[in-house]
Amino acid sequence: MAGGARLLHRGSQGYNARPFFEMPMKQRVENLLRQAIKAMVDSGELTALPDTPIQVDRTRDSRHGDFSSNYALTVAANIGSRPRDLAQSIATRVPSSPMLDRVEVAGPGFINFFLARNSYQALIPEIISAGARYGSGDAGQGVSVLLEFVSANPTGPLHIGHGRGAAYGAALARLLAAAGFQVTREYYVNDRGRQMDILTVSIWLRYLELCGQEFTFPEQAYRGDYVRPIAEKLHADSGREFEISAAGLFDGFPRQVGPDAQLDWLIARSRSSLGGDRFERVWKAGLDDILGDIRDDLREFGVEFDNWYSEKGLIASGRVDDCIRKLKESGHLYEKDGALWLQSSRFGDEKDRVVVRENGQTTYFAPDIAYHLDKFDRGFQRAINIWGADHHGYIPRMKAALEALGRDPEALTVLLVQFATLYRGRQKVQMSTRSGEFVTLRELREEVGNDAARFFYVTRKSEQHLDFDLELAKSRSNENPVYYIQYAHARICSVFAQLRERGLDYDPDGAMQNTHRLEEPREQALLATLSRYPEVILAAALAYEPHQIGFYLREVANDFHVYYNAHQILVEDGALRNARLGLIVCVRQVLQNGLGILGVTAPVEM
RNA sequence: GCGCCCGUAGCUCAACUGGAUAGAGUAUCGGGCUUCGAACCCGAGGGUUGCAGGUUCGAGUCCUGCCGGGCGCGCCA
Repeated sequence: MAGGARLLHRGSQGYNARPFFEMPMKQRVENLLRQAIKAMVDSGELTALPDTPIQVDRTRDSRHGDFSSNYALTVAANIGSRPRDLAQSIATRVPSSPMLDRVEVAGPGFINFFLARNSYQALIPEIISAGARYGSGDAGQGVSVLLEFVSANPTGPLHIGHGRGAAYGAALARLLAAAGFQVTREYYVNDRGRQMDILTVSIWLRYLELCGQEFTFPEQAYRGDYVRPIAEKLHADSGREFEISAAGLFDGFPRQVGPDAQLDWLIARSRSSLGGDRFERVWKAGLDDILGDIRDDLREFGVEFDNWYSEKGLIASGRVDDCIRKLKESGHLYEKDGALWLQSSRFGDEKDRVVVRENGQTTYFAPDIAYHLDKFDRGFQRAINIWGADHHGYIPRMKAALEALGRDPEALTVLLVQFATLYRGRQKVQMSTRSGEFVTLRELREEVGNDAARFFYVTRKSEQHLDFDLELAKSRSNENPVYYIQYAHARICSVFAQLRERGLDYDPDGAMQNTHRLEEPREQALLATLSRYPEVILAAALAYEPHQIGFYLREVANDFHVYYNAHQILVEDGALRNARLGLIVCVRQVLQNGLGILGVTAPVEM
C-alpha cells in the first residue's frame, strides 16, 4: 500500500490544463530509479531481479542529496555482487532528467539523488490550485472505515484520559479521510448495565437527601459532585414524586457482605421499591444529562461524531439474540456449568469466554459481539477501535468472536491509547470516577485552552505513556509548541495586512509566473519541506500516527521563521514580491491543512 | 506466575517503521530588534538509546535473557 500515493488533481481554478506535478517528487525519483534497474535487467547485467521493493527515502543530511535509495544494499547480497559496484552501475544508468542535478554513490552503497535548483518551482501553482485539498490523496481508494472512539460510559463527565482518546480519534479520522478513506466516526453508548444502575441509584439517593431523608450515602456509589445537579433538577421538576422513606429503603441492608454485593442489593431494592417505571425515569434523567454533557464537551473540544450507537437500542433490535443464535448454529457456543461459552480459545484467545450467564443474563461480551458484527453488516469494510490500554486483553476474544461468525478478524484493528498520568508539578493526581476525584476534560480545556490541549495530546505516539503536567501546561502555555506553529500562521496573515496598509496587492498569477525568482537557499528549503506534506499525510495515515503531522508542522514553521528573519518579503521589486507572497501563501495553506487535521485553529492574529 | 505496552539529553518527546555522524522543545549559558509581529532567530554545553548477548553490509528499531515502570489475566464493564 505504501508508495501508492497519488495526488488529487481536481482543482477547478483554471490551472488544470497546466502540467504541475504528475506525481509527488518522491515517486518521480522512484520511477527514474526503476528505469535504470530495468535497463540493467534488459541488457542482462542484472540477472534474476529479486522482488525487492524499490525504496526511495528523503535524506536526513543534505550532503546525501535530496533522495536516497538503499536498493543496491538490499539486493547485492542476494545476487552475490558488491553493493558499491552494483550501486555505481545503477547510478550511471539513471536517465537524465531536468529535475536531477546529479546522482552519486556514497557510503556502503547508497544511491543519492541531488535535485536541480529549481525543481520545486511547479509546487507553488500546485499548492495554490489544490488549496485545502493539498496533501490529500486517494491511497485509501474510498475503502469505508468505521472509526469507533471515546465510547466512555455515560456515568460521569469525561476525564483527561478520555480527552486523549478523543483528540487522537478525531485527528485520525481526518487523517484517514485525507488519505482517501471513507470514514464514519461512531460513539458506542453503554447506556445500560450495572454501571448505569449504580448511577441511577446514586442520583436517586441524592434526590432523597433533597427531600430531607437522612441516611449514610453508600461508599461505593457515585459520589462525584456532578450527581447532585441531576438530582436537584429531578427534584425541581417532579417534587416528591420519587420520595420513599429511607428507613424503609435501607431496612434489611446486608452489612456483613462486601461492598459490591451491598450495591447489588441496593440496586435491586431501589428498583423494587421505586417500581420499574419510576426507576426508568430516574435512569433517563441521568443518561440525558450526562450524555448531553459529554456531547457538549466533545463538540466544544472540536470532536464530532457521525453516529451515536446505543447499546440499549442494539438489544431492543434483537441483534444480540440473533448473534447468539448464529454462534449456536455455527457450533462455537457450548453449555457448561449452566452458562453458555464461546469457544474463543479455538481462535487464538487464551481461554473460552462466557456469553450468557448461569442466571440467563448476557455478559457485557454478548452485546459487544453483536455490535461488532453489526459494524460489518452495515457494510463497513474496515473497523478501527480506539481503546484504553487497560482493555488490551480484550482484543483476542473480540477477534475470535468475529472469526467464529465467519468474519475476517483482520478487518478489525484495535488501537490502544495509554493512560495519561496527570501531575500538578511533582504531585501525581490520583483519579477515580466513583470517588469523584479526577480532573475533567472540561477543566483541562478551561485551564490550558482547546488548542494547547489538542496539540499536547496528539503530538505523542498514542501507545506512549503520557505525563501531563498541569502546572507546566498552565503557567507556561506560551512555551507550548502549538503557539510556535500558530505564530507562523499569524505572521503570514500579518504580512498580508501590512501589504494592504501599504496600498499594494498580491497577484497570484504574478506569483506563479515568477517562481524562478525564488533562488534563495532558504526558499528552496521551504519548498522542499512543503513538498513533503503529501508524503507525511500518507505515512502518518497508514501508521495511524497523527503525531507525525505535529512534528512536521513544527518543521514547516521553523523553516518559515528562519526565512522570515533572513529575508524581506515586501520588497520593492514587484515580481519578486509576488513570488515571495506566493511562497508564504503556500506555507499558510499547509499550516492550515495540517492544523485542521489535528483539530487546532489557525489564528489570523494572536 | 503468565500475557500485552513502554524504557532515548536534567525534564517532555521525535527518529521517515532496518539506513549514513540519534534529533527537537524545555531548562542552563552567550549573542541578535531604527527594517513585513522578538510568542522569533543564531550559537554553546548536554547521550555507552535500562543492561547483556545474538541476527547482517548496517540495530534506538528485529530475536533471546535479565533489570525497572504501566496495564491486563471475572459468569464486572
